[in-house]
Amino acid sequence: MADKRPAKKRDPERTREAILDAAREVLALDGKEGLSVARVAQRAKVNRGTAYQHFQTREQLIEATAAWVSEKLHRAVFGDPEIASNVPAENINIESVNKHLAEFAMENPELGGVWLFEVLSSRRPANDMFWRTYESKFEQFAATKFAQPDIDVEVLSVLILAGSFIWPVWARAHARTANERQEMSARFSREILRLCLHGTLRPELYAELDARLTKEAKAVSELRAVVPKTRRASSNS
Amino acid sequence: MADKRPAKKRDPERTREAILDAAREVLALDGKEGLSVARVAQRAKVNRGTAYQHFQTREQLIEATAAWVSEKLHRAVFGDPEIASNVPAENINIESVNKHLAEFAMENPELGGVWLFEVLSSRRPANDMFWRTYESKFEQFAATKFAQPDIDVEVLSVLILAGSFIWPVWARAHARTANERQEMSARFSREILRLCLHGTLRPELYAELDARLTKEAKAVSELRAVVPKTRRASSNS
DNA sequence: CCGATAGTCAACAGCATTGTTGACTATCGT
DNA sequence: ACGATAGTCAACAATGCTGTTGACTATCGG
Repeated sequence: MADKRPAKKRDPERTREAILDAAREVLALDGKEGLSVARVAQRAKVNRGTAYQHFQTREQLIEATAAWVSEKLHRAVFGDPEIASNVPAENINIESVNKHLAEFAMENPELGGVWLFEVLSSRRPANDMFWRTYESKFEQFAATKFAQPDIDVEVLSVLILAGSFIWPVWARAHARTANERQEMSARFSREILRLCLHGTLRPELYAELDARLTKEAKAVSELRAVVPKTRRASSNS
Repeated sequence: MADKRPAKKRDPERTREAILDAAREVLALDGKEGLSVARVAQRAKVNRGTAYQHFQTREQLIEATAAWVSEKLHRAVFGDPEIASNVPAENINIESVNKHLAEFAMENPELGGVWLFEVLSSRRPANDMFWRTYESKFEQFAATKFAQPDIDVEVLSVLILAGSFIWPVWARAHARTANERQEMSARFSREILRLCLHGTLRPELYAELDARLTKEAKAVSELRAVVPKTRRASSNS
């Protein structure tokens, strides 16, 4: 009775990594729906019980993965988190940000989707590394002379992120080869840029609508100046 | 031995409806992940086997629900399908379309999300009633003098639909009361409209970028004029 | 070198789901 | 009024997942 137990070496950190690696593989393969602790553990060559030791629940495992994605995404779009925070918003290359975002999304469709939903449904999105940078840079930029007035940064952030991560769903259904997908990604970036520069309507033909909108925006911003930030989305309660 | 079997009346159509109703309830409650044939059958007060008779698989049940949603959505945004097809694209009230879309999404967040993914991952989105109208009206509109040139309608359709149906995810995480949610929905519509009119950047400060973009757009459109429609997204293969 | 700590594992019990089958019977066409 | 059709159901067998528990043992601090 020599080697009943394989006398496995211990390295909790490595084990944790193995589990997270496996979780990412499963997610990338079958999405959120396909992820079960059992399957992940099996793929990580770890006992299910062990997995439960590291992540008390399926949800926590997903959250941890989302955090990992957030960091990767940050690197892909803004570069090193340490450095990025010092770059003034005016210097950000909008074209490059959009492009890298779109490419990341196209290359990691499932993981990206999981991350997106995790952040959006989180009660504290500001805990998420990428969201924090993205939204705050956007906010700063919107205050510069380069930006149009009256932008609702929160809406626009959600819009562009949602679009970026959901476009690949469409793309994968309609593009077979890697090349076609790359072209799809480029198309998306291009259109976002075009949209940012010109919108879709000729404002001179919508004078009345334009005026009304501007008036409304003024009213809203005054309202927000009075009611500090309490009831706004950040929700520091 | 009188009433062993409740001697249930038969009405296949009604049964089918009951199952679909239940499926919608379950989806609205717990989303796609929470839907199992067993649960739906139970809620519809129908034997599981019966449910399998009407819908061979969980997926088909979801597809059927998505089709139902598509029709409701069509009514909410464009009105009666018969009539809508005759309205010329120039007469469409963009503000109203966006508003109804956003409201529908906010009121049916889960169902909307399910529909969205169903269409986007479908190989034949043109089979979907709402998508067909939305995209074609958009396409027609983009050809009028009211629209900016060089719009990529496909990208923009996906972008706006994705935004509309995902914004509620954010909204529900940050707004408690129905009123707050309504305000969130209004904010979204407003910002979409603003974006359509003015974009986010002051184009006069991005002359070089603008020029490059326009040049690219021209190249792309010439390319598409040569390669008919074959390799494009519709994919009539 | 010993004892506490904590990482790892096998096994248990409970539950939900899946797809299928054969039996029953309401319904409809003739 | 009868027989075929098809809608409905109960029950089966197989599978997979969930949490939890108790036992084993590698590792580390003293």
